[in-house]
Amino acid sequence: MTQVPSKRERLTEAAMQLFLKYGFRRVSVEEICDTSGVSKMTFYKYFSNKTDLLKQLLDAIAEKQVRRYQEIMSRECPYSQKIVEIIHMKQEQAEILGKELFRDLYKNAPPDITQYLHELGMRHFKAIRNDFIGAQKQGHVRSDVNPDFIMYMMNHMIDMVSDPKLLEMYAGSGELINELVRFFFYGILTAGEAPA
Amino acid sequence: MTQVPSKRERLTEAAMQLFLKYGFRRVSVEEICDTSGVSKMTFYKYFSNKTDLLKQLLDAIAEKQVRRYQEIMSRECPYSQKIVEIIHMKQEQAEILGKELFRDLYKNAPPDITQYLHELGMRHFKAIRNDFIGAQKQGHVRSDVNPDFIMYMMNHMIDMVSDPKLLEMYAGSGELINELVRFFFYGILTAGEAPA
DNA sequence: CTATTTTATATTATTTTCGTATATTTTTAT
DNA sequence: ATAAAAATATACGAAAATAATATAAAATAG
Repeated sequence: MTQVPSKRERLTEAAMQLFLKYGFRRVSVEEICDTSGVSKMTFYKYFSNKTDLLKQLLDAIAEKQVRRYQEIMSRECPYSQKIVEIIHMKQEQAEILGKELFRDLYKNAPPDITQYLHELGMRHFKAIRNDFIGAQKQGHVRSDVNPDFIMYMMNHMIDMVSDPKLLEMYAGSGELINELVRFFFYGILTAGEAPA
Repeated sequence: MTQVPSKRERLTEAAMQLFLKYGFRRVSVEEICDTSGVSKMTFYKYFSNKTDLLKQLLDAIAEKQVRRYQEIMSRECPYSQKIVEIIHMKQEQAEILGKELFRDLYKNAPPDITQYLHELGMRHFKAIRNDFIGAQKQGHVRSDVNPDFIMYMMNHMIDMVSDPKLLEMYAGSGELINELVRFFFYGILTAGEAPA
């Protein structure tokens, strides 16, 4: 029984560590193998290429995020408070995932990764959309906001994150994301003095 | 009169910044040009290649170090105290120059850079040798220590810094350097209870 | 305006990286 | 212990990235 980390884990760990430090394109497959002490052949047994490995990494991260999101949404507390929690979660994630890596992925990763990030984000945001509709029905959100307008805004937000002109207005993509999310939620929330 | 930084300065600044972040081999000439906003042709006007630029950077750093060394040695205080100052200086430099970059240069830089580091170190250490002989004459250091033995030890110390077997015993090359320097100076110093 | 410098772009040579094939060693199970 | 399976080391050709230079256009200074 192997109590030590598997080859696969060793590879993903080394990759994550290297990606966080240097970004995606600066790290070669051979380097990942060397630092994890696993042969290149074994690498290609588990991953079809470097991009595939990254996708799996992103999957794992996204899954964690979704789980945490659902945990927060299932709490017994006011909707507005949940929203604040979500925003804080996003903030943390932006910090941990590393201002740099995120930016690097949008700039330097192969095009299919960009699309993949897109899809991951979409899935996540669609879950949020459902919760949004629910909250709308319960009167926590303005009833005259069209859910599809929300979707549209969210798609645009994803695009905005990779817009250089917007990005250069902030210290990092994390700050930009926070700004957008904050605008999005607080801008539509029915506060005490909000419109009917 | 150009009050703005010259193209040359822009290049060296960008290079230093990138080298510190990613190491030598991970940074391309084109990248240095892009981040400094200078064309590649201009780069090759000032530097014959990436290695040459690194050499000039190292020169500048080494010069600063020598100046600081001389400043400390010219103070009016006990020799042993000076030595402690020097050690602290080395420590700082190891921190600033970045554990990483130094290691990276020994591992990943082209062979002539390794030799160049060697030579830079030699020049520095020869200056120390003179000061050492002076201190010996003044009775601050054991008089029965052969200065050439010192030189031999110093050369070996330079080699040791790049010895993987030694390196893996420490968290970084900075720690190893400190250990060696500390051993070197304190091991031969005439303390209160030292041998005749 | 002229001369010099800087840039943009293209191009070739070199180096690095990728992904696979093969033979050999190591591990695992029986 | 031995056979089967898995992992490794090595080598290799193809593809991609980078290096370094050449040339013409653009910008800048005197």
